[in-house]
Amino acid sequence: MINNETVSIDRIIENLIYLHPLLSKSLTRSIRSKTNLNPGSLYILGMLSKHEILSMSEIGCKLSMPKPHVTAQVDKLIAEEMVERLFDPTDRRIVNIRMTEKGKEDFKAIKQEVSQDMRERITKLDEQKLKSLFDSTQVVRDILSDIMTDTKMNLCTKI
Amino acid sequence: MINNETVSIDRIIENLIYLHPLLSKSLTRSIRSKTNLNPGSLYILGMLSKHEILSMSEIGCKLSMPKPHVTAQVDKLIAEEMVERLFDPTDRRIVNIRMTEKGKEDFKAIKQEVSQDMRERITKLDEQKLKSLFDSTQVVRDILSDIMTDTKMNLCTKI
DNA sequence: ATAAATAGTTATACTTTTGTAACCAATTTC
DNA sequence: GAAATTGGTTACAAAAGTATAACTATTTAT
Repeated sequence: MINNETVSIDRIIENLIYLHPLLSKSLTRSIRSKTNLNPGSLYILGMLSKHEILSMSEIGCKLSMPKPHVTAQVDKLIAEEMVERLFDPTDRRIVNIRMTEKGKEDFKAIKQEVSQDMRERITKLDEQKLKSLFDSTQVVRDILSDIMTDTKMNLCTKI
Repeated sequence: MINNETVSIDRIIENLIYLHPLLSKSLTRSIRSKTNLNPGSLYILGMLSKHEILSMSEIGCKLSMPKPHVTAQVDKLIAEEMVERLFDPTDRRIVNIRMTEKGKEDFKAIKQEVSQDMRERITKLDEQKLKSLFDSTQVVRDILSDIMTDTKMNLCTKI
C-alpha cells in the first residue's frame, strides 16, 4: 500500500526527470534557431494563452522566474507588440499582461515553426500510439498543471 | 481523417509545450538550490542511469548538448567521482562514460532531494489520479524517448 | 602513403537565465 | 498621518548554456 504508492511516485518522478531534457532538446533548441524570442518569453506566452490575464508577479510565480527577468521578457514581448500592459484601476501598482491579437497569431505560427521537427516525428507514429500519446500528454498536463500551480495563494508571494 | 490526426498532433504539441516550463520550474530550480551540480550534468547522469555506457558524442547527441559543453559537464562529474572515463580498446579516440558506484548512490540521493517538492504534491493525489499519472508519464516517456532519439544526422546509434 | 573523416578537447565569445540589492510608487496598517 | 508592506522596475553580477573555430589523435578511405 504505502510501499506500493511510494514506488509509483518514485517511478513518476523518474519519468518526469527523464522527460525534461527530451522536451528541452526538441523545443528550447528550435526556439532559439527559429525565432527571435527567448524561450522564457515563449513560456510567458504559453501561460497567457491559458490564463488570459496575469499580473507580472503571477507570471513570475507560475513560471518560477525572478521578477526582474519577467520584466525583461515582457518588455521584449511588448516591443514585438505581442502583449500589452493593462493597469489595474483598483490597485495602480499592479501591471496586468494580456496577449494582443497579433500576439495570438504570432504565437500560433511560432508554435508551428518550433514544433516542426517534433511534429514530423510524431506524424510517423501509428494510429494507436498517436492516440495513446494524445491521451497521456493530456493527463500529464492536466494533473501537473493542477498540482504544480500555486494558486493556493501564499506560496506564490515569495518570488 | 487527416484533419483529425492533425488536430491530435497539434494538441499533443500544445500539451508538451505547456508541460516544459512546469518541469523546469519544479526540477531545474531545485537542482540549483539543492546540489552543487548543474542541471546539465544531472541530465547526463539521467541518461547514464538508463544506458549504462555512453560515449561523449552519444551523450551530446541524446541531450542535444554541444560537445564542448559535454566535456565541461563530464569533467565536473569526474571531479565529483560520480562518473569515470573508459577508453575504448577498439577505437582509441572514443571516450566512454559510465557512472561509478558512488555516482549511482549520489544520484539517487540527489533525485530524492530535487524532487522533494514535487513528491509532496504528487503524494496528495488520490489513488486513481496517481495511477493515471503513473501510466501516462510512462507512456509519454517511452514514446518520446523512442521518437526523439536521433538516428538521422550523425550518430546517436545506441538506444 | 596520403588525404579525408571522426572523437574529443581547448579556447573564446556570446546569449539566456538567475540572484541581489536598491529604488519608486501605491497601498495597507496601526 | 507615519510606518510598513506590496508590486514592479532598474542596475548589476554571476551562473549556465550555446556556438564556432582551431587543434590533437586516431581511424578510415582512396
